[in-house]
Amino acid sequence: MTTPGKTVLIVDDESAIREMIAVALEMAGYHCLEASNCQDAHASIIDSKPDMILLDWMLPGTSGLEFARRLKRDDLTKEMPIILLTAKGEEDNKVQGLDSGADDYITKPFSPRELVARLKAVLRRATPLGIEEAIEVQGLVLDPACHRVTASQNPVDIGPTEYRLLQFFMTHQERAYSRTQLLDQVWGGNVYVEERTVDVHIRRLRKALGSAHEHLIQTVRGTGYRFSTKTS
Amino acid sequence: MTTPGKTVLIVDDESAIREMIAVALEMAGYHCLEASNCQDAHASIIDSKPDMILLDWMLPGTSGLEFARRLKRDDLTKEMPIILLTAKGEEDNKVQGLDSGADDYITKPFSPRELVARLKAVLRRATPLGIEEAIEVQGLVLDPACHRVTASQNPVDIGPTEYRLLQFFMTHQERAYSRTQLLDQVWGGNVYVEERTVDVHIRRLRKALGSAHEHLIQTVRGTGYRFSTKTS
DNA sequence: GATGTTTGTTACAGCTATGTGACAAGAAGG
DNA sequence: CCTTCTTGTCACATAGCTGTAACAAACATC
Repeated sequence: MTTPGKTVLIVDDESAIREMIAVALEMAGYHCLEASNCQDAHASIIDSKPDMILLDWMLPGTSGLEFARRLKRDDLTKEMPIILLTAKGEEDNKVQGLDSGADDYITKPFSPRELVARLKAVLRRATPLGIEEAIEVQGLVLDPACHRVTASQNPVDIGPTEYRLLQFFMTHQERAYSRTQLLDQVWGGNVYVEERTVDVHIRRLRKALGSAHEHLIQTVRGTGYRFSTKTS
Repeated sequence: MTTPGKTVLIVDDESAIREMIAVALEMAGYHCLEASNCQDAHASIIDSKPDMILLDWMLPGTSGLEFARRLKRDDLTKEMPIILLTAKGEEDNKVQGLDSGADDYITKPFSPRELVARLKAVLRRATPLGIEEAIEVQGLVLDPACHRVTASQNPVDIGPTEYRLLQFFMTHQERAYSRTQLLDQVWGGNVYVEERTVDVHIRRLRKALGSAHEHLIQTVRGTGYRFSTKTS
């Protein structure tokens, strides 16, 4: 596994929870910082510039929600991905949480697998590859900055999932991926979706790319799919 | 789907639950064993060496949690993946459950889809992938990562069986193998196929490799075939 | 060279993996 | 509330792979 040692700041008042999360993340190859309140958390953020923040909803003093809002308002910390931890899966929380600018939220209790999966997904979204660098392959251009795809100058109209799928393929060319791997990488690992769903999205993507470019996405029979300029 | 018939041991005191899970898993292509208590479970583990264990949290006698801990302490069963089933999603349970070394846990009630998905995820993680290094012989390259074969730069188009056959040969060069041995190694031992089928696939592989490389696969009359750079 | 045995080659029927269109449920946005 | 877009799933169509048989060619033995 190529897990770059990303740093994650865990903010929770219960040390037992912090510990549990830290252990899970460290097993997955992340480096962890801990804070029990917003003051410490803020100091830690300024000081160590973590790659992302895990923030408990309920905190003594300033609530996690309020803290998240504040971080998203500050230019210095605006870009920092935040995952909110909520105690119960109440709809209100969800709405407010996303409103506050958090990138994702997880309902306690959660499994370490789920945590790591969503954390990966958020980190991936936050750092596509080069931050604003367009990728071009044989007249097919994917521009993350504009969130737009063009095939031989013509705009390609695709949904979010197809976009992420194409982005993954263009940043991972030449190699074959199984449906399961694609579900992990593009959908985010913690979703339970039929494998054949991948086929459908591949189909939609190919169709959108048109006959001039659809051959870039190749079927590897019995295995999965591959993005490649080399024709077989 | 080519689900390799993995064996799953289901440990739960309620036979109705066991049954339900077994049905779900068997529909997904898994083979199931059942046990209603830890004693039976342990016997079954020693006896049948299942690929993974689904363990109920609450069990009469030894609790599932305690049992999981014991299994993770024993070298013999240490590597066996365990998924804990918990009746209620209480935080305490989760913390303890993960402490016990379980690889994941699922909170009842759960959907069969979720069960199968998480089971797959755990099994995938437990099964390390094979070698991912490209092999090259006289301009013939087999790249497992890309799942692709090239002969003098040109992509070679072959089916899954020919691919596996070539992979076997390139990792076992210079030695002659009988048709039976090849069936065991490439087809997978427990299939009944005519020996002459090997000949047909050899033929297909040679044809796909083209005249420049087909001589690498040599016929050993009265014995079988051999992959060798030395001309006989 | 005749004969029996082993291997090469081809065609084909059945099957499995993948392609494809349609649909219902949900999310987004008026 | 309605409209529009997206998404996951299904059912069916299709294409490609697989195993087998049948025959041809090569080889061995005498």
